[in-house]
Amino acid sequence: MNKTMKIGELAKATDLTTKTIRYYELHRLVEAPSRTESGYRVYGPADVERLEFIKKAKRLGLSLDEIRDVLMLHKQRQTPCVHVLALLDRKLEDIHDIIRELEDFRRELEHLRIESQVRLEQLPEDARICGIIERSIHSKGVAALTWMEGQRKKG
Amino acid sequence: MNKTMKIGELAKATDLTTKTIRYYELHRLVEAPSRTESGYRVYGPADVERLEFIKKAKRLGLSLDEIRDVLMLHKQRQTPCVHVLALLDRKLEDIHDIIRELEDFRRELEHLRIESQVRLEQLPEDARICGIIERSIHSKGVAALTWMEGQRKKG
DNA sequence: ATTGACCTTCCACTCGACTGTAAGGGTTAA
DNA sequence: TTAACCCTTACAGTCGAGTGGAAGGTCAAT
Repeated sequence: MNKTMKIGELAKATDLTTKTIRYYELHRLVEAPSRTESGYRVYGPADVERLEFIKKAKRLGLSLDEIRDVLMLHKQRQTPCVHVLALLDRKLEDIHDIIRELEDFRRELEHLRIESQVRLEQLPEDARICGIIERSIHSKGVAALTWMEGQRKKG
Repeated sequence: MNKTMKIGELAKATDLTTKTIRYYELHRLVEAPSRTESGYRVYGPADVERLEFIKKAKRLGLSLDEIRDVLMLHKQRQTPCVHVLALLDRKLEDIHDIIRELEDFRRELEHLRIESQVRLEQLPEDARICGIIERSIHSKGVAALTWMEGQRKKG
């Protein structure tokens, strides 16, 4: 009872649209699935996994091109080569840098958070309005920001 | 002797193009600078800082819209409000998540790196060729990838 | 047998973030 | 004064990552 499904069901399972899934197929991020007699695409649970992987990679800021490379690399895992190793080393470095930058930023933000809270509490009730729009609050994606320099200097 | 400069010089200093800088002005990421008699834009060192900030924020995956919000928030720092605090809290959470995901990923990659090295060394010299293209190695941007699940299972 | 939900391909459109090009004016060094 | 090289605006084009919609085929239920 290895569950198979059509594109709509896969879309629901992964919270993507059928359009997006076909787009990924066209751009070789997912392999062309087998078809029913009548030409409908047929997927299995592995496809859910693969799409979830793609979503995660996107969330971390990868382009579809990069994701395709990574997926290929994954496939080539049995026969590694110097290129693979170079690629891995580079990615490792990049990730290290990014993590450091993000941590710095988090510290800055936290500091700002506390400062702001204090200043807010000193304000009269009716002055607690500002120009920041709701949209910002609900923005999504890789919502990691730098702030950093210029914060301390001016404060 | 507070150094002023025209757009070309600013472009060189920040490793952007004049086009990009004008584009940022149009989209209100940088303020419209003062002009010379003949209409040339005149910038100061603060503009270099601001553009470097934008570059950094982009590197961490922010859209120009998000960067504009953050820049505004920065400006509003003197008069914080509940919206600012909500925004900050959200960003703080996001960053925390991203850092955790990146660290997981880094661990996975490192493991894969070691595995691959070992396997490579067991291969005869003339078999050390594979299909990974040079381009991948030189890919840039937020080059942080997920890999994660499915790695251990199949290994 | 027809309705409605689902599937197919194909082509065009959007949106963000630039990038190119045209047509012209300003500044400087030979 | 003329070339070389900067600057200006305005408008069009590109690229990635989808999204919309038309025109039609399939399938299960009524």
